[in-house]
Amino acid sequence: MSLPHAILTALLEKPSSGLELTRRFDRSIGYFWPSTHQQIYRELGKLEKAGHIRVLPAAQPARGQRKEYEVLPAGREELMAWVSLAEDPRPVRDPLLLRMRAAAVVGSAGLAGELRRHLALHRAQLAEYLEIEERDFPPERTSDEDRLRRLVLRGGIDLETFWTGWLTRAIDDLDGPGS
Amino acid sequence: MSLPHAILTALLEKPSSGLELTRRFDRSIGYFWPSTHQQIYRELGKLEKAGHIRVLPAAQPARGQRKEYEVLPAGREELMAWVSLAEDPRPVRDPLLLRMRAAAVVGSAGLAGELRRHLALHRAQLAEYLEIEERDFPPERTSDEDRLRRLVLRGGIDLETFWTGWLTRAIDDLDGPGS
DNA sequence: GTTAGCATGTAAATGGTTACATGATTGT
DNA sequence: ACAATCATGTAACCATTTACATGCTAAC
Repeated sequence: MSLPHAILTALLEKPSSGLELTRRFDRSIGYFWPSTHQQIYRELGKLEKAGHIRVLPAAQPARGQRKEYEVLPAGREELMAWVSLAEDPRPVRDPLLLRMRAAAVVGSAGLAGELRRHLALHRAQLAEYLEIEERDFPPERTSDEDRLRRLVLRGGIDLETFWTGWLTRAIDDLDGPGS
Repeated sequence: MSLPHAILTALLEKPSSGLELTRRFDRSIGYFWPSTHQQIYRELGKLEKAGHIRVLPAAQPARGQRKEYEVLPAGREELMAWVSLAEDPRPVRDPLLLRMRAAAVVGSAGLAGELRRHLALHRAQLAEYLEIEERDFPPERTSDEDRLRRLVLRGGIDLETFWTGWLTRAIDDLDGPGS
């Protein structure tokens, strides 16, 4: 049940239309809660029916036409309640680890190449995050909001650092003793 | 499409019934690909129809009665093909990071407590993994299979290490300047 | 023979993904 | 007028989760 709250957060930051939200997701909240326009439109409909958001009066509601939404007080309260909720971490579900485990049984042909490919992808993601950090969070701007947003970004950075480190060691370990 | 392959892997390690698989998932493959008995029964049915596994002749197929499965050659080939496949990493989808981002907008009341709770959970998971490492992977047993399985476990350890580290710093950062 | 637990299964709801459909706007 | 693009939406599918149903087996 996280997508509606992701949308409320994005709308509080700035009232938007469905497609605008989709695009902003692609380069901020979507880094840790990806979503597509289909899902977003569906959720916007539900949120509106629930009285958590509304269409800005300025925009006319016709088919191919822009509809801008804003958050209502009820929506903000819903979001505040959700933030302080107790919710356990999602269990890990990772196909690469699974494939490695399968390779232990049927042989690891082709696996090293795949690990290298993943390493490159994670390095690229790490570089992207570091660039964002440098651009959006220069030292010494520490409002409460910025501190939280920077922590989230730090989470992404540390996570990609974990992957690159682990993959590097895994590749060494597979190549080394085998060749 | 990973669950069938997870099941093939588990069945290759040891032919089992549905419920046995469920239990073994709970303490090995399930650490990085959790599943419930409902899903497992359904997949066993599909895998059997696809000719990837079969019921061991010894077991009679009656309703409340144990049915033991084993992998057929076609199943093993399917698994080998899957191991060397190119498949991008799953995008991250983490509600805690999302809630932190939401807290930047509606205020972080109650968040610090939740972070501490998560820290405790991740520490417990880390301790569990380290125990498994010590028990199942003593130094100097390095068959190819063990090397791969140990790498997978290392992945879990490193991941939990990342979480505990990040959460610790996040809690400091929130508590420190605020009080 | 009744209860407790083991084992297999069905059904419905939720959330996410992929493919497609359609209206409005802008540039040529 | 036509094409390209922006914007909103529908439909079908698939995987996961939750709740429930049913048959077998062993202990009392």
